[in-house]
Amino acid sequence: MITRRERIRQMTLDEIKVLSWETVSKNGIDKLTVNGLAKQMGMTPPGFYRYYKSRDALIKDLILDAYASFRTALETARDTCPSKQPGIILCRIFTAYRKWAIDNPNMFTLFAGRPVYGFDPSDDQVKREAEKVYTIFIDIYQNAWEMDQVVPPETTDLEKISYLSKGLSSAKNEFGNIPPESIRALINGACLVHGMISMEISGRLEPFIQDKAGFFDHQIRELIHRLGMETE
Amino acid sequence: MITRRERIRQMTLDEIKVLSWETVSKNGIDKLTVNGLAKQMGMTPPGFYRYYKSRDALIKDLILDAYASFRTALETARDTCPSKQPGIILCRIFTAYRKWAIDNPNMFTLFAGRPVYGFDPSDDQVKREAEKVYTIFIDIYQNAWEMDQVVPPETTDLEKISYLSKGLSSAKNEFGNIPPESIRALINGACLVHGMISMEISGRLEPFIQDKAGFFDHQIRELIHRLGMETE
DNA sequence: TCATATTAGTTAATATTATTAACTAAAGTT
DNA sequence: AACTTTAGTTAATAATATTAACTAATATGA
Repeated sequence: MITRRERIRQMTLDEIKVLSWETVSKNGIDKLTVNGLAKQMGMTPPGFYRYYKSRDALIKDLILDAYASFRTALETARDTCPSKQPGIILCRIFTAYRKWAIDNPNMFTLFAGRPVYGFDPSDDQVKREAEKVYTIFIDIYQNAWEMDQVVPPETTDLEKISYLSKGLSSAKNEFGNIPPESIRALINGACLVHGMISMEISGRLEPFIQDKAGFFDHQIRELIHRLGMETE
Repeated sequence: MITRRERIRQMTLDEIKVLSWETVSKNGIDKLTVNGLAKQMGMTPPGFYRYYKSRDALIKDLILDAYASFRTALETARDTCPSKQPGIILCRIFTAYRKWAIDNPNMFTLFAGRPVYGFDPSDDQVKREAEKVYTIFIDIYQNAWEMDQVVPPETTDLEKISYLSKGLSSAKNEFGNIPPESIRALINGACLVHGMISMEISGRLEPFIQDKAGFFDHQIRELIHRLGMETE
């Protein structure tokens, strides 16, 4: 049974989250202070510690929230896709990926960039969130592969891709039975997408690319073709 | 003429740089404090302000140094390359790129990741440093192109790459007369390389890639082939 | 309903940050 | 020898996170 106190407590916790998210979104993580937050809430700074052990604990929570929000955006793009073609679904997901990052650059860099001091990216909860995101992409490819909707990649000399973690390089690995060359291409694609978005957010595409959305769209289509899928 | 005072002052400035670099390399930018630095130098905190207007001014200087050190590493790789083949040179440069970043992850994220608070990436000095780095890659490709050492890229429908900044999309642009499709491929490659290194540094390749150097090497060779060059 | 326990907040205090102002003493200049 | 510049000092301010000790309201069990 949920008591009145618990309800109010939850509202306060929510308020902290909402205000923190606003501050970080608008002004970046460095502007998120316990003092400022408490003032916004009409309370004295030590009151905050009834709700979080420390500022770092709040930041960790925020990062997990951001991760979840990001993942939900990808899942929604996937689940609302009118087509069932894997290439088209992937294209939509990548577009949602970029949109979320561009709409929430400060939140994106929070979990995808240089780790915030006091935040441990090897934390189990964080790892689990990251895994859920990978899974989205891998599942699509894996399904497509098993339903023969992918043009198999050129099988490179297996010697060359011995850099994959053990378990991934075997014929029947934890990602089903897609070949190592596919895994390689998927990871390569993940790096490309991450790189494009990081470069855009940090302003390094500015001098060269006029229409970033158009650029991104072209690159992911090329990528998806390279992965052996159609985009229309 | 250089006076004794100027000499000593320069030594102090150097000491600040060396100690700061050490601290940032070892513990990250957040651990670089004026107080800590002054203590290491056996001086009281306000003494620092005889040498830098503020902590942020020091950080900006550090970032410019890091940029320059990074660029020098790339230039050295280029200039000491025994071969004159552009693909082989590029391969060496990319390898030096990764090596510098992996050896100096904290410095790398300082100028290549989420901007440090109080640091303005649109600053002219910073832009100039960034440009010098771009130039290294563009020059190699441009030279190779003009000496017919590149397999010309498939000329994609020009409509598709109208996202390039004006001036870059014209046939004879500021990068010589390399076609827009080449510029597209170069930027795409820059994003891929940046993405791979960011992912490695932030530990996100860990679950999948056992031998990161091997992975990187394979990917940049594929990239260079896609750019129309040979790697051996 | 009353006594007790829990909880959400307070005020007061500490230690650390960056930074400014005012001063001192040494070094360099005329 | 007198004056100026410079490198440092001490003292002070404002902001940070956080802890300890206290208070007052809320919830619970007898």
